[in-house]
Amino acid sequence: MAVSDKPQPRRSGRPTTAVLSRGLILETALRLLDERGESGASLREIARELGVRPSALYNHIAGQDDLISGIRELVSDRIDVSGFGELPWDEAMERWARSYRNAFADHPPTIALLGVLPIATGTRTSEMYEAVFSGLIAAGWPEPEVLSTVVGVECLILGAALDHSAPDNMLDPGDDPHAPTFRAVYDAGHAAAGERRLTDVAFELGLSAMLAGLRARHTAFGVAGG
Amino acid sequence: MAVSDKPQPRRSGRPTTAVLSRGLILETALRLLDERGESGASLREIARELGVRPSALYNHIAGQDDLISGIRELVSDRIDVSGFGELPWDEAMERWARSYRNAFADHPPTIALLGVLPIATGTRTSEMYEAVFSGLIAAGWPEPEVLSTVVGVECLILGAALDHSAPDNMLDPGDDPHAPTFRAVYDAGHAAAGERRLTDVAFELGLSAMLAGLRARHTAFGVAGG
DNA sequence: CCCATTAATGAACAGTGTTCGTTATTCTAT
DNA sequence: ATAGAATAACGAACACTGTTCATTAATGGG
Repeated sequence: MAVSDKPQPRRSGRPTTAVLSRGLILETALRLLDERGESGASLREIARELGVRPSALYNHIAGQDDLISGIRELVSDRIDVSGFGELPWDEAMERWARSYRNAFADHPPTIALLGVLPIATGTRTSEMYEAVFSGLIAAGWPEPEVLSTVVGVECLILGAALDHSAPDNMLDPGDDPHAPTFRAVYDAGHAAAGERRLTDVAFELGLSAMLAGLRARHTAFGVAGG
Repeated sequence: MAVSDKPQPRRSGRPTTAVLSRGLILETALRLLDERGESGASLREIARELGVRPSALYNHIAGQDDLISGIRELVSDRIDVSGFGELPWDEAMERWARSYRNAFADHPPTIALLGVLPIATGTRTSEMYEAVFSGLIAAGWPEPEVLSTVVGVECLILGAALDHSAPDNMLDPGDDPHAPTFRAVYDAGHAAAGERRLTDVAFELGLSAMLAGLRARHTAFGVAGG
């Protein structure tokens, strides 16, 4: 459906109308990632989906690393920083954290790659940090502490995104006779979650706890927040 | 050094004295992971290090998934739950969280696999949860809330472990003219960290904020903690 | 109109996890 | 004690991966 599967193969040489573009490759990769999971987005799979040989991709992307960082930018686009500047810092941060987590929770394979690849300058990711940092500075947070505060919250966010991709029953203790409390706590926790997924409940609880802690820290500076 | 590199190759057929064992394979894999990074622990690399053909490994492990979950158990062994039962719940949790994060921060490639593989019953991991849950219940935490609370803290821990494996300068905004606040906050944050790595400072800040929030929540239950 | 540039093919390479048949040794019954 | 099953190694092969390179053909600028 993405591309018409022409039975006759394309012959060598530059085609009359371009088949590929960087954007098309990235979007296809992200879609395959979502549809088929981590292993479904190999260069050969992307090429096949686009009706093209793998080597053709190299005319538009530098390699796998470039592909991945491109995908990350695509995902980062959906992070909402609109709260900073129009809401109190803690509410803005809450909105940012939720959208951040949701964006990556929808694309689990990209999460682990956030940590290792340096961010390129002039990208959406760079814009996001600029907005978040500016908002906190404006709200009276001391400059030396802003970076580690944001990174700390980001740890929770990424861990939660990772957790979101785990199966719901991952922690199920089974009928291990050596783990009675484990069993009871597991059942009570899931019962309390009701309709909601436990990973969502846990993220909300962790986020509200961390924000409560940060609020206490913020007021301790004796500044009127914005 | 781990194995004597005999120049003469072993001939076919079962060797007189066993060369391999599951434990030896797992420990070698973890060591290579630490020494050479993620890519250094392929089955072929492990086999070469042990002076053996890759296919020989399959007599002791079921495949790569089995290898990985074995490594995870090895790493989980280093998590310290000794605080629960002998310290106040929040101090025990702090000790647990630190050792948890450090154990996996030392072995980055295993972090992403925590989320997806279900834990086997009767393992060290199962024992860990039993200890943590029992400690919190004994301290007066309401049973329905323990599970999501622990999972929430775990999100922070795993995110921080992931972050620990990133290069220090990952967030460096470069000389992007559109990100002046980003630049200033980045510099001030690193200056404030001094000798310590920023990822360590951020984790400690996030952990203390979350624990502060949890303490407030705990006392709100009106129970005397243990 | 020529020519450098671009964008495709297709073959090849080194690497991966994994399976299978073969061989030799050890363990377990009879 | 000896026959046979189970075990644990090798070595060849398979399907897959990312990547490079020579080749071919169409585009676009001077």
